[in-house]
Amino acid sequence: MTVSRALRDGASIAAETRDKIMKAVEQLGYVLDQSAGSLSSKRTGFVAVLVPSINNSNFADTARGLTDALQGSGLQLLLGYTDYLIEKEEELIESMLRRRPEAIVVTGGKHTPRGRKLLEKAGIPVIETWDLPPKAVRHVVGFSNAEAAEALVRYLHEKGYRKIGFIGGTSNRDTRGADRRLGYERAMAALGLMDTRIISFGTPPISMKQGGEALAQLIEQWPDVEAAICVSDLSAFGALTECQRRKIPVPNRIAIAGFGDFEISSCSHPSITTVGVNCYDIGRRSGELLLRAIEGERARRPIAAETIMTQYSVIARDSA
Amino acid sequence: MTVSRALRDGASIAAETRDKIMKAVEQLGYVLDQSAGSLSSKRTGFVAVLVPSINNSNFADTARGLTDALQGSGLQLLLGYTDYLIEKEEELIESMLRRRPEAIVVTGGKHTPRGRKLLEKAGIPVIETWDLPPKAVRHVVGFSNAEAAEALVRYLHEKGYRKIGFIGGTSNRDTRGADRRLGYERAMAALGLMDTRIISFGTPPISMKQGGEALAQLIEQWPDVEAAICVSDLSAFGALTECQRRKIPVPNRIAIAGFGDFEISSCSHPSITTVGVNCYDIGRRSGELLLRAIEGERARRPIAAETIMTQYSVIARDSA
DNA sequence: ACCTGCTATGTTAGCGATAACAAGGATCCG
DNA sequence: CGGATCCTTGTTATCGCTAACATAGCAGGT
Repeated sequence: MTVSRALRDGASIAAETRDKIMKAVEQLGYVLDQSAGSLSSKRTGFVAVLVPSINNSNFADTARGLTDALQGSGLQLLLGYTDYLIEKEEELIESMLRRRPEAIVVTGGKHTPRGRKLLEKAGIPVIETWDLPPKAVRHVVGFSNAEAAEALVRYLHEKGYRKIGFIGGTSNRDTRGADRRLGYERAMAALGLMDTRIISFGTPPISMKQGGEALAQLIEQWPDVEAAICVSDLSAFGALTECQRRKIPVPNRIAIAGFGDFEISSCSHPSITTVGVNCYDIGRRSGELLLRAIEGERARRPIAAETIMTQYSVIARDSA
Repeated sequence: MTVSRALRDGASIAAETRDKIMKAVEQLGYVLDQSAGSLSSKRTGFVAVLVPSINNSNFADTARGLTDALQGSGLQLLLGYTDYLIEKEEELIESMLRRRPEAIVVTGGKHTPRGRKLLEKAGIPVIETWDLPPKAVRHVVGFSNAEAAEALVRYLHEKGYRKIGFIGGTSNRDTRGADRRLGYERAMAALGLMDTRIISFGTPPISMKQGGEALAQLIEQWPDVEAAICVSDLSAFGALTECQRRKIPVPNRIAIAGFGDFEISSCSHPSITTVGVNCYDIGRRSGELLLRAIEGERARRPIAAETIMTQYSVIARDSA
């Protein structure tokens, strides 16, 4: 028991005793067993985080924001990636819950019925991010992808573009991508532009290369297209370079816009007009919310459900 | 006990009993507590993985390879990121070991003395990746970054370039980056090219933007430079676009080469010559090795230390 | 009928920590 | 100097599960 106290801070223990213990600990290479501690104290120090892909800088930024927010709290991320599949998400939710996380952060608001039930019954704070679900499980930190895409369409419209196309993946697996397409369609309709030009190509998330191929399809199918909105900056970059290879001037002959404000968009030549979403901020604020929520659980005074809207903005650059 | 058996497979239990239990489990929303199970069975199902950055597609690929290799084994990644600092690595090693992982995978072969000691005394399989440490803790899955950079210099030399510069970060924090610079220097010396041109700019890992700024410095300091090797593809892309902004023809006036074969290098226009390293493969093979090693531990027949060299190759593209 | 061998379930103990309480000793103050 | 108070250390029970062993019941062969 004294050892247990010595290895934690905040416990009253004689300096001399602590030194002796520390020396022994160092000598033996003893390392505390946290799974035993968790069992006893009912605090695992885990926060489960599910993202679609570990390999996407947007979600990596969110994870970083979360990590930073949790710095010093003794909480550790338990990351899982769903591969954009809600079935895989369901599996992951269950396997995460077995580890008794103190909170769980998921990406998006669409889940399998069982996945949703697991979240609701988990008895821990739940945060849905990157979306504004119509019916949230509890807390939300995100923005409307549809509205953001609408803003981008309006921006292009103001710049004089009318024949605006949209490039995205083939399925609704990526719900945020699907929302963006929806926003595109809504905005086009609202502006009286009824002739939408949509290319669906590749399994989401679509790559740079696929963005290029999709652009080729777009100009083949609608040679008169004036601007292309791409579901993400990666595909936008692919589309841009495809234009360069074909010697199609951007933005003069065709304008290109992306989504996400990846570093590549500000660095490419020409730079790419995009929608900046505060990925890091989503993580950061989720982390802060989550700390308050966990605190509330511990004090047996659960906090009320919160919806935090993060900012997005159209970032005008050279490509559109 | 019967419930415990029902929820695991492989145990002999009557189908009828199992069904009854499953029904109750579903109704109650019961989820097994794995931390208690781990304490009892001494198997946590964790594999600790430390990477420099969660935000680098190379390491993300390695993590994906690991995840894929561990699929179905009941093992789960516990990811930590060190921010390229061995001091942070030391902290992470300790906090990971508290979770009693069944194996630990670290990036690189350089650790703090205490970090190294913790790894050695951990009593679990240890794999160092992405490097070939002079004195490995135990298992290694990687390649020589210095040799790979040498190969790239030789490639440029064969193409006729002589005044070859190197762009990297300001410190040795990124040991792989430092090794690449070392390889550059060695190869230059071996080819009788004594006039090295090295620009150190920005805290590793350097970004696209910093790559561009470094290139500007390079041509300012050595206007006669014919080729630039960049410590990573990201900085190479930044260097490329900086050239495009300055209307410097690539590769005619200056050639550019990167390292890592990120998607951007094959997609940019012109495409970027780089060194392909099998990031995914490093993860995949680490995972396979680790499964064998864990198996060995369980059977009390530890496997011998292994060093798996992964392949790298210079990928000739348009920029050099 | 008896023993063997199998399957299905039950019992007991213990994993390694912490919560909660107990107790010994020093300190302080009137 | 005695009792209150604080600081430090010790004791006991428990967290929720699984390993290991025990037992009950049944089938099958001789």
